[in-house]
Amino acid sequence: MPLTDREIDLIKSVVVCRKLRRRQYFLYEGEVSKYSAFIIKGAMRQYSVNDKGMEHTVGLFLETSWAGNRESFMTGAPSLYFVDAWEDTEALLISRTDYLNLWMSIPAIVEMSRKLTDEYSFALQKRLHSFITLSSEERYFNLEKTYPEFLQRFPQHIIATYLGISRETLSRIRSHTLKPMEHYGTFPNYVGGSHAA
Amino acid sequence: MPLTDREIDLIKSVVVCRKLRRRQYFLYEGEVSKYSAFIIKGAMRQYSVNDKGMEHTVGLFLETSWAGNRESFMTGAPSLYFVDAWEDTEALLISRTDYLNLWMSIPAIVEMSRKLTDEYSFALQKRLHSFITLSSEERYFNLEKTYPEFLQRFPQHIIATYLGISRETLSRIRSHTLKPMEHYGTFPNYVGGSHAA
DNA sequence: CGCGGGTTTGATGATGCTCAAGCCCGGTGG
DNA sequence: CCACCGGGCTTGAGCATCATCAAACCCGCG
Repeated sequence: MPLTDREIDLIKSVVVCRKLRRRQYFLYEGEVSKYSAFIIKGAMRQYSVNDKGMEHTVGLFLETSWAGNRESFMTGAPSLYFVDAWEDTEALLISRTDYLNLWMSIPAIVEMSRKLTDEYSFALQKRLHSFITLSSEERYFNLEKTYPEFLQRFPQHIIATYLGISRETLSRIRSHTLKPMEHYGTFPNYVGGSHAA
Repeated sequence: MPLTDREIDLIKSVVVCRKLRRRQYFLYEGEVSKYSAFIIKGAMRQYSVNDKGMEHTVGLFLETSWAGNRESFMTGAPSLYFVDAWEDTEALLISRTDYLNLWMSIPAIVEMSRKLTDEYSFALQKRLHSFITLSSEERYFNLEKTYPEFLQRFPQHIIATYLGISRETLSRIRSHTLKPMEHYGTFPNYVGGSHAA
């Protein structure tokens, strides 16, 4: 994107690179998000923990995307979610005030930021729609199509909570749809997964 | 919000008031959203229809909120959703190009628009979270607390698809939680709702 | 009176959760 | 080299929740 040298310098002067170790927290529930993180390398997750200790994954983030809690970062409200590094990661951090300053001085930042927010909300919309209209199995296939990288980089039990299902159910969904190839021919009576025409 | 007279005139010059009759479509699936609608009076809904003809409500809108499909409006992509009036409604319409012009000429619009987008995405986030973490019943109570007006203005079968459950299930959820008052005194052993504590 | 939209109720089956084992595999320490 | 451990994945049995189908009900209206 088009930035002048001086703008780039300005950005460099307020951004700081930070390394996070696997499992290291970036933001705690109840804490106010002081920084937003642009991931250079690694994988992060955003999740809530309920009274029974169950984790529910709200967001998964890989390199070249922003992790953190936008709502807390923008409004200053305490975060409802934890954010931590799933893999060892490197990220560029920027504070809210520095962010607002960039906003003032670099027009392209305003535009970029608007686009990001829009795309973020469109993605949310799609994910919400998948919850309203799709079955667990369909949601899984949908994820497989939309973000195949997630399935590579995060373990199944995290993917399960991202899909809003139990790990056992996810395991069964995967095995059902693999079986047809695996024991091809072993069961004479087996006719495949599609009973209901 | 602070606007000069000339800014107000400018806005008035591009906005048009339109009446929609109950059940009248504002936007069809597959169509590009040319206008965004600010509801003055009435109620609108945004929903998808699947291959089996089932409707799934993505959004409900009352007076002083914006209805339409933001994604289609902003990106020019064909809408995945229908938008129609549930009650007779009056709305202020603005076209995308006029909207962008206002954007250019009125700084306060940029700011307002940013806030709206942010709040919209925070609301989406919350609703998504409710789908990941809450049971149907909890989602219903949550809606009752968050948008009680919806329960007044929209019929149950629409609320049901908004919550992602069947109308029958919603009906049962409601009756279960009303019973305690209804047959108050009919069962000698019944001692009221507050056993615990 | 009959009709239509909306809601309720019951019966039944599918789906998915929970609990409890067991498995697989890489890592660590005896 | 093997025994053991922990994290993650799988499998099975039993149960709760929910969708579906079908019927009835309710009520405002022509």
